[in-house]
Amino acid sequence: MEKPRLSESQEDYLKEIFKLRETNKSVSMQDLARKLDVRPPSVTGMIKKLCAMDLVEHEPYKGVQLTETGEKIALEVLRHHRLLELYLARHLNYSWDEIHEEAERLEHVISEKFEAAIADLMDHPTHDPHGDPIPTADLVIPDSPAMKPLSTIKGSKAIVIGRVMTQDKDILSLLSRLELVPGQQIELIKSEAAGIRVRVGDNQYLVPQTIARLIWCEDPST
Amino acid sequence: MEKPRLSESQEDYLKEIFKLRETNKSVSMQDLARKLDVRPPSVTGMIKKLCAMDLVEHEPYKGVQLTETGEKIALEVLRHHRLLELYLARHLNYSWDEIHEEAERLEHVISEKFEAAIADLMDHPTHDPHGDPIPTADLVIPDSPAMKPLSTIKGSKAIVIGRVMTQDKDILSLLSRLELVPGQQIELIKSEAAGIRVRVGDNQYLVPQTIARLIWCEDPST
DNA sequence: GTTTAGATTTAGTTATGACTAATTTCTAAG
DNA sequence: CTTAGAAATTAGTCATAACTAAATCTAAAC
Repeated sequence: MEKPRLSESQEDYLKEIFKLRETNKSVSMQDLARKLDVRPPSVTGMIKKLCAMDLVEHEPYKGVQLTETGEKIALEVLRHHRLLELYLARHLNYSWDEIHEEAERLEHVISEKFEAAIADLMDHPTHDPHGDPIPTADLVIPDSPAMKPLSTIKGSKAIVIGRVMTQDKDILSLLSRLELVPGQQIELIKSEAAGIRVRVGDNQYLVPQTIARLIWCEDPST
Repeated sequence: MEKPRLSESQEDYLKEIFKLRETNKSVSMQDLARKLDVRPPSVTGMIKKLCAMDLVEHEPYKGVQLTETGEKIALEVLRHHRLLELYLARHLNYSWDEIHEEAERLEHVISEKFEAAIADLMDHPTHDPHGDPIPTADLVIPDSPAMKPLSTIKGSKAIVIGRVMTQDKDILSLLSRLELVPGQQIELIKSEAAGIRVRVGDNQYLVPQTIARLIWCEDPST
């Protein structure tokens, strides 16, 4: 089973299937169409091709899933993406909300040499600036601490933000100004109907429910 | 006249026309086909499109040349390429013969932000590792010292290599092992039929004519 | 069990940017 | 002048990856 050369589109399909699989039990054509911003018939067509290449399996009307080879490729793209995000932030002074877009384009064109060079330079990091795990060079996803959404945490006082589940520039820009970023320790003050009141350093904010769902914190119950 | 969005192919055509223009008085369809590694009819087709976009002008059977807008774009791509080459060499430990290929792919996808970031980081360099001038941020080609090919230099003793006119990996790898790189001071010992005998540090080599033509040195007669 | 709304697929189109084969046009040599 | 050979163009094809419109399937509601 040798490694076929894929188009950027094809890599994006594989990556997206992988990411959706982490959340959903099954990945529908529609899910993919939405995420990839194309129409359903385009998805049908591309999935057919990826099937023929043995990169995905497709039970019609039930869902799509990656083969072993397909997953390997998805993980490689994901590794590129997340290493790049961290690299852009650390070494080229990109702000939190700018890294995703740039990495999205670069991930498809950097060589293995480039990947290895930035990984070395950064001492083989395990997580990117959003707290997402970076697959290792041999394509294993490193463990992350147990986490749950800020919106579901009760009563605990001091907790640490582990991951922020969005790539929306406006939200990221806002959160970074409020210092609600991975690694940050925060204190949970009170759950209200509108959201959750937290303390960050000397400041207090009311984090709306919608946003609290995106902020995953290390689970204090473990 | 606003900036249209171009495909990577189109950018490559413009870049290649620009580079050929530096050498040739006129750029033929064939020249382009050779450099871009496509067939002549493909060139005809693409040039027609670029004409329609007002990026090139084409006198049939006489040659192609860039419009002002076309040249701007070519210079931007060239700036990306050369900044990237230097960046890869300086910051990611790429060797001289590896930088071109990687830059060739990256040049089309990096943003203005990326360009500015690496330019800043490197203190706005004027020349890349091959000695090629890097267009400035406002797209002007910086001056280089007067140079001529090593193959044409007579009698002078101590001279400095300014530019190496090839992207051939094997030649670059060889030259870098011999320390025949831009900035290097060398001493010209004797012209022989087969080539030119030079001293580099403690070593002496016979540089074959073919290769001596690629090594441009600062002109000692100026 | 039908029905029907939503998901999916099929059929057919478009744009890009290559290609080959065949033809036309230019130029320079005789 | 004429004409051979090189350069360029035209005409028509292919692959990729999107699209719309229309048909079809599935599963849940009744």
